[in-house]
Amino acid sequence: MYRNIPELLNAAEQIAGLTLGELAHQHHIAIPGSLRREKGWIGQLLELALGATAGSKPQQDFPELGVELKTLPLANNDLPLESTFVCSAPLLNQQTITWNTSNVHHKLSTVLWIPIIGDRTQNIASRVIGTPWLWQPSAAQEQILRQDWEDIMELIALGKVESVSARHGEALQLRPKAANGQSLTPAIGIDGTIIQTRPRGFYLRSSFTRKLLQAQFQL
DNA sequence: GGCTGATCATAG
DNA sequence: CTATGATCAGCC
Repeated sequence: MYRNIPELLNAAEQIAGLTLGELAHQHHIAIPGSLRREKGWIGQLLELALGATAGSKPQQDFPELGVELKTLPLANNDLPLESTFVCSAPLLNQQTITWNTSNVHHKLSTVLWIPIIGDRTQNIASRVIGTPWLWQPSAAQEQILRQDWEDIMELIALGKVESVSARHGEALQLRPKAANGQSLTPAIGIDGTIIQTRPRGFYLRSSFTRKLLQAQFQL
C-alpha cells in the first residue's frame, strides 16, 4: 500500500486534525458510547484508516516498512493518559532470546505514534487525532529499554515471575495481560518446575512516552 | 490523581 | 490457549 515510510507518515498527517467521529464516519464505522467493552476500538479505527494489515498477525502493522502503529491517548494538556502495551512476555523457553532478538526490541524499532486527544470524560466522537510522528529509539532510550527488559527477563528465567510487579523497570514494565483473572499460562516456578500464572505483557510507562512527546514537540 | 493489577472484544 | 487492539477500576 505504501512504497516507503514517508508515504505512510504523509497519510497519517492527512488525517491529523480530524475528530474520531469524522474519521469513523468516513469509514462507515459506528462509534461506541464507551470504550469499556471495546478498548481497542480507536487503534483498530486508525489501522483501518491507514490501511494496516487487519487481523491478529503477530508482527508489525506495516511489515513491508518495518513500522509499528501505536495510538497514544492524551489529555487536553497533552500528557499521556495511559501506558502503552508493547507485546506479551515470553514466560517459558525464553533462554535463547536476547534483547536484539526480542519482540520488544522488534516492535519498538520504528513506531508511528498517533496522539488521540481527549480524556475519559470526553465523548469518543469528539476526540481529535493529533500530529503523528515517527520514532526510533535513541541510543540512550534503547539502553534504558534494554536494561529494563534484561532485568525483567532474568527474573522470569529465575522463576520469579510472580514477584515481578509493575513497579519494576524505569521505562518498561511487566503487567498482567489477559482476558481475566482466570487466564493461566505456564511459566518457570521458583524451583525450576512449571507453574501456572497469569499471562504478562510488556508496557511502556506513560512517563516514558511523555518524554518522547516532549522531545518531539518541544513541549 | 497516579499507578498497578484486572479486564474487554475479536480472530485463529 | 495466543495473538491483535488497549482502557478500566479501585487502591494507595
